[in-house]
Amino acid sequence: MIDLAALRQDPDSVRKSQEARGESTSLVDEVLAADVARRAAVSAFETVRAEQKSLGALVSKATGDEKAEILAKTKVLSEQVKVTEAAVREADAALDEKLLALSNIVDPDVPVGGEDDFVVIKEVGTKRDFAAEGFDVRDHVDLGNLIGAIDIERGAKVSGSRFYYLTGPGAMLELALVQLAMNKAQANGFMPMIPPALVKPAAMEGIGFLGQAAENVYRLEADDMYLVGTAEVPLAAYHMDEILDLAEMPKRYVGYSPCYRREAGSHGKDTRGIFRVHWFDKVEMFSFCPVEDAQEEHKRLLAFEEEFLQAIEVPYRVIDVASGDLGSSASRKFDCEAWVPSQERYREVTSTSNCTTFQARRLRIRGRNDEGVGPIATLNGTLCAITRTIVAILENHQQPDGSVRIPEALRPYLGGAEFFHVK
RNA sequence: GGAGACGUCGCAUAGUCCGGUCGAGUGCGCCUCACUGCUAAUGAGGUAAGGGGUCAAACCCUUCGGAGGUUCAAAUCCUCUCGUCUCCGCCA
Repeated sequence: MIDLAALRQDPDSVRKSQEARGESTSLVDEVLAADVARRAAVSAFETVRAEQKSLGALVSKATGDEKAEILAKTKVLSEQVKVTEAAVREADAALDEKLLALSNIVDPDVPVGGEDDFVVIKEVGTKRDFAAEGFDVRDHVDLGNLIGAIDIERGAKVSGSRFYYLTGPGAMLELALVQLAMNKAQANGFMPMIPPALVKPAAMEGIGFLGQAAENVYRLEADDMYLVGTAEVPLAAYHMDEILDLAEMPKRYVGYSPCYRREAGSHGKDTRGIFRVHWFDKVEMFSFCPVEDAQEEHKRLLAFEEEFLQAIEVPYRVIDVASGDLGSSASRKFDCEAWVPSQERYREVTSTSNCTTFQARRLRIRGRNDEGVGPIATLNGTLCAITRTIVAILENHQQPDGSVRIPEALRPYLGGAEFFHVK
């Protein structure tokens, strides 16, 4: 939710932002109109309510005719209070509906445009030349089979398409990745968390995932609960309805959780392997920080993501995501894309968003210092999305015989092994 | 799943039976001031959030877990709901 007072002051910058996203600019005017209507309703209600209260105080003291007279007056007022109160509720709801539909203000530095209009910030690492090494590239599905790390057929048998089993070395590789990620994050000042992956509507709404993204969220009808698509949800909602001490900022959390995604609207996309699945596990970073530090914190999250990709020795590039491709909560987003040799292109493996005060407002999370209570910023970033990371590791570290070299950083968690051997 | 107790302004509590200066008392914490060589102690005052309003104030409204209801009037009565605790049952 964006700041209504700010929108009132400077509606043009909100219009510009909506335009950059390719979203409605007239919505801004609808919000303004709804705001005016709400304030009119509020003052109408408050006037009668104040009168009712002051009369009400007299009732208990008055007696006889006087009392009867006051009661008669107050009875009329009571009706007016009910009517005007209902009007306020309606006006509130109308304003909320409009306001919640507005996306976060796009950072002025974000490249304007659609999905393909991102700007490449940098490329890091060296892609292997498999032709020069003298063998044909295998993709992660073949490699996973050869070393016995991934069983997609049985995943489909048991759970359907876009499901898989990690088996043997694959299962151990996940645990190694998780430990490496959690250890690194902890060293970088994050509090490790294992959060619930099933949340109530209030949490899911607060994050902003029930808007445009709703079709990709699994909902448990019988219990009115949602399966989270990322630990961002329970980590952000952790402090829902709280006022945090700004002196303790930034608060950094790193959560390991399963992620569930319906992948509606992506039929036929990435159907092979485990690149795009309905469930995967992920280690996610989340920061609560003072508004003025948010951009710096965003760079830090990106740096932590890069540090991890470098540790697993995978070539990658960083892109500045264009305005039209931002989530509604994000003001700016950087993606890290790992090189996928079998596809000969970079594919998204991590993503970090600066949500400024947008999410915190929706979740009613604020900060307090000597000056009083005010808004705070939230940011999130992937440290390790297991399945895509496994794709990147298997493909980039594959050997001519189908075995896979284990990056050194992971070896301590895999009993010191240097290779996943063909079974 | 069964039985019971309880959710009040940072924390702990009073108020709820018998509705009306209760937006709410007290203690602790915190802030300011006074006293004091310093600390401690003591005394005085202050100390929720959101909204409307104003140049700024004054002032007004909302919120006593949440949602409804009764009433001229609800922290207080009624219904539902969420959560916490105790006991029993079941269970990883």
